[in-house]
Amino acid sequence: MPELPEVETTRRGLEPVLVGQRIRAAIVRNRSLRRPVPRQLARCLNGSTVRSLARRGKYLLIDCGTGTLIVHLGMSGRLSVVNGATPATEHDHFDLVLESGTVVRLRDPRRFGLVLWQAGDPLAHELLAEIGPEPLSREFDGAWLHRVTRNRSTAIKHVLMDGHVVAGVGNIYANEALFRAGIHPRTAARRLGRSRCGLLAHAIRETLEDAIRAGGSTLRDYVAADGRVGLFQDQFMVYDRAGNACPRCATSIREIRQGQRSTFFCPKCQR
DNA sequence: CGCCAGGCCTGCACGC
DNA sequence: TGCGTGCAGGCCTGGC
Repeated sequence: MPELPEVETTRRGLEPVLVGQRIRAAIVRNRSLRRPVPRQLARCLNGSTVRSLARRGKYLLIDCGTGTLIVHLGMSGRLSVVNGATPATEHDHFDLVLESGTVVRLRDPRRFGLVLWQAGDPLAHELLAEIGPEPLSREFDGAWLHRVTRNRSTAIKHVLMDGHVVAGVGNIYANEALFRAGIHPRTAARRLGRSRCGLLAHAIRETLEDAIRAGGSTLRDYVAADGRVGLFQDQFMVYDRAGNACPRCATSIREIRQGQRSTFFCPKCQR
């Protein structure tokens, strides 16, 4: 489900609920996520106060003073704010119970998500240490994209989905950004010159900013922490629009497979 | 029934 | 020998 805009929307929704709140308990109902949820989690969290809520790529970082709770939503994960009396249903694997009685609940049917604990610097965690620059930061620009693609013959779409190149871009936003930049998804990354790398970096940033403004994209199960659905799917130019008219030139949008993932593009606008 | 889905790690065969 | 690369597979459930 969630790519950077959905995780960022979740972060913004949870921030006012969590920051400054004491944690009364952590309830783990099912520890078999992509990695086992640590056994000592309740002990780590108990009595600590949430200091801040940050995001790195698709990871949420909940700073609890004594350490950081790292949450990843995988494909089908969702964090929502519920009343303490709300009964947990199937796939509600994890609860953060606040002193006020409010509960932040993780639901994840497919269990590709993660709940981890990092005592020290969360960015030093092995899963986060090698992630590329944040696409909305100044660090990420055409020059960076140009530099890291020089000896990569892989298709550019594949490269954009590589978290070591840029953080947080998944299948939807890779497709949408390539359309905005007018670049064919199968273009060998090393064949993009400086100016097209600049265009692409700009397109990635704009696409993500627009999506965040729309509250992310809701395909089936994504909702923000407050239960609101995202609206960016109504602005998709190419994603999941095979056979429909390109919004720019009316040519029929095509769908191909790249590394077991669906790619959508306009054969006329993207070269 | 088979196939597909927003992620991402691992392992393998291959070519330079 | 050692790499980057391009795949396939695995982890899961649910919907069509």
